[in-house]
Amino acid sequence: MGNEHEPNDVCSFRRHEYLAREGEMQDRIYRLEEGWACSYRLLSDGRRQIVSLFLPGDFCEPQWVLSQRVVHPVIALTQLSAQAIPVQEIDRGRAAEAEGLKSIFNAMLQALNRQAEWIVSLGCKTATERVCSLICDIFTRMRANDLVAGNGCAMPLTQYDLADTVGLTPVHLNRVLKTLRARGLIELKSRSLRVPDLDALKRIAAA
Amino acid sequence: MGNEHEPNDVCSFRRHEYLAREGEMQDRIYRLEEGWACSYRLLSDGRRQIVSLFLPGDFCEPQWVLSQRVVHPVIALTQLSAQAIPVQEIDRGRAAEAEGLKSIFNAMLQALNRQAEWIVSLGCKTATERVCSLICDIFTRMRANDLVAGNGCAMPLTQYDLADTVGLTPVHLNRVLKTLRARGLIELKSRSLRVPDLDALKRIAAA
DNA sequence: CGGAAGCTTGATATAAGTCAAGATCCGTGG
DNA sequence: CCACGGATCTTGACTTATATCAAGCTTCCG
Repeated sequence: MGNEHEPNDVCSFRRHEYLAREGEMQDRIYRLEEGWACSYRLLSDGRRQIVSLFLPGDFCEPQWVLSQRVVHPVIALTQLSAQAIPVQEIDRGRAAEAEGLKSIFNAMLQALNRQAEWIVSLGCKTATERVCSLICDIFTRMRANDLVAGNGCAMPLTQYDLADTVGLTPVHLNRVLKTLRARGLIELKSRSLRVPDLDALKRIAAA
Repeated sequence: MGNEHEPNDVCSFRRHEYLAREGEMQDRIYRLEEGWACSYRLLSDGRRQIVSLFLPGDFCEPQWVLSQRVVHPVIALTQLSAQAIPVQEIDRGRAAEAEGLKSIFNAMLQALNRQAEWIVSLGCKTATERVCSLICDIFTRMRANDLVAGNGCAMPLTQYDLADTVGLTPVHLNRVLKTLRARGLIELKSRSLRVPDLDALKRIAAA
């Protein structure tokens, strides 16, 4: 379990540990410091779809400020440390906190727009386009969070995780990665990603 | 164009008319009275994905209260009439309006959750499951908005619209509908939908 | 050092897409 | 009121992208 519940506590979670379970009431949101997390949905026959990814620096899940009910479970995809921020602390109208509320609404909007784009990918893009879209999204977000050095960044997701995000089987995802590597578009090994030419990748991701 | 811009005006739009264009600033949100609308994304080669549907009674788009920038274009799918609500009117802290703000945040949360579920459908469900999921979603929302009589409601979307929502080709969508009709699970003709057994449909939609 | 988790590859199956044509519905102008 | 034409729906034959099944390989942690 994550640590004790104290204001603005730093919690840590082991890989695959729950940050939040479906149906729970969550009276605090997390700000990830190190490590990645995701929310997902499991169908009764075991199919899994990852609904959103949380990278270091991201809020998880901003909408808990509006409703504390957890709709999709959240787990750590890696060893993880996160700051826990009680929602009442945010809700107050104090100036400093108003700033905080603004950034959380902003995170909500971004999540909404990212989800919409993701619907577009899943709804009408090919396997290769989807994979490129996802990599572009991750790379861009990592850069925005100041986590890109040179043209590389961490990428701790397994191919199973990636497959469950882009809606492909692990086998097919692997083949797509293989061709992208062969084309020199990405380097991806030992939990790290390098993108020599982001624009080229964006072009393949389909406008 | 929709009507003049006056507070809480009722606007009307013809089918395929824009309610909002990509990149615009939108200083008012709509509350649909009659008719349906959608937001969508067009890829450069013409592929279209519908990102969300707006039914009578729905707010379109609640997030404009937080950011007025239109990310996805919105068009009328039918002849449409809607109440326009200026966003400043909502933002004020007055008691009556605070109630309004709450219902708009609520609409935002629902949109977020619906989108997440839609990612699940597109990411890991079969064609039949997706179609059933969509029909259940529409029927349930129509019922919540008090627009179901008996077990039927309006359903003015063309099969092209439906196909662009569920991420299938119109041809394949048509075949799926055919088998659902044959199984007695839906009746769908001349812009109207009848669902004799919603639970059966939900079961097929996959938990 | 052993074993599980993760990755890679080949052979084959299948769901959904594409192409093409015809049928039906419906609004509009004569 | 009817006739025409475009939008919408339906169906058939065929193709293709992705899934499935299966096996071997590699990495890395305990």
